Amino acid sequence: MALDLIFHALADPARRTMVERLSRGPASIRELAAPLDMSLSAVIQHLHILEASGLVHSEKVGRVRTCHIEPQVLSSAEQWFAERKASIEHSLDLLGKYLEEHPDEHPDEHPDKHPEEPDERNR
Amino acid sequence: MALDLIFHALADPARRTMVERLSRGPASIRELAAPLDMSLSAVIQHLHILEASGLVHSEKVGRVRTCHIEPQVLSSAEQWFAERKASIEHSLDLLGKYLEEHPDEHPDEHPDKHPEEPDERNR
DNA sequence: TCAATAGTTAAGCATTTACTTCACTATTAT
DNA sequence: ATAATAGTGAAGTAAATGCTTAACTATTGA
Repeated sequence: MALDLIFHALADPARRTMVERLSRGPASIRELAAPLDMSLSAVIQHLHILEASGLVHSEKVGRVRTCHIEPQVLSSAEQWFAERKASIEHSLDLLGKYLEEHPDEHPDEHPDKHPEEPDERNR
Repeated sequence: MALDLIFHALADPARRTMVERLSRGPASIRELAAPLDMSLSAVIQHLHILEASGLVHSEKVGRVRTCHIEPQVLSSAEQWFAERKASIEHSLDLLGKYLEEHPDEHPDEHPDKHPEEPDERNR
């Protein structure tokens, strides 16, 4: 699926740096490589992954390859989040309505919202 | 970085299926596993990755662990796209202004927008 | 009490990643 | 013509992934 490739492409910090750079305008491979602490070869491999996802497109003129982002593909990934959020809100709506219609069936609701929250984040 | 873990978590179709399910409401591990063609063990491993990213949280009551999404984390990932799009629009604005101020310096502009576009997508 | 249910961990394994270096091509500048 | 520049591809490697099966614990129902 397309989202597999897109999210995988964006999961790498070097590739996100490249996309962030390209969001500010087209760039050559060397320009993309400049802030990255790795070989040019590695950058080209990252570029291949970005191109395979459709997020980036490039064309070579003379000896320089100019890369640019594909905003539509970026939007298509963004849309997945919008759909999730819509889903979440829908289910919360349903829950709200249910609670309205059954006012007496949950007397022990929220006995204590945050009972000192025993630091679960440092697992 | 947090985005590394979040995008990596979302790059897998099984994990996205799990998140999609959780967007419709909390679920046990078995419920998450139901549509997936893999062992329960594998699903738990995917859950670990989702939890490590912060996208999903879970708690065990009796012998069932109930999982739910963390909408804020979903939003934090979504925001990265919003920032990219803002960046892109900003640079297009600058380009537009530049072209307005220098009307004669690009006479060969768009000689042919799509010269039959020799199928570059089936590389 | 005993069995079914729900979950969990460890170990193993094939595949994929994320690099590296090296050798090499094409283009442009001197 | 030569050298510098820009980019490429192949091969190798260490680590991370995405599973599997098997052994096990804890909870609940009959």
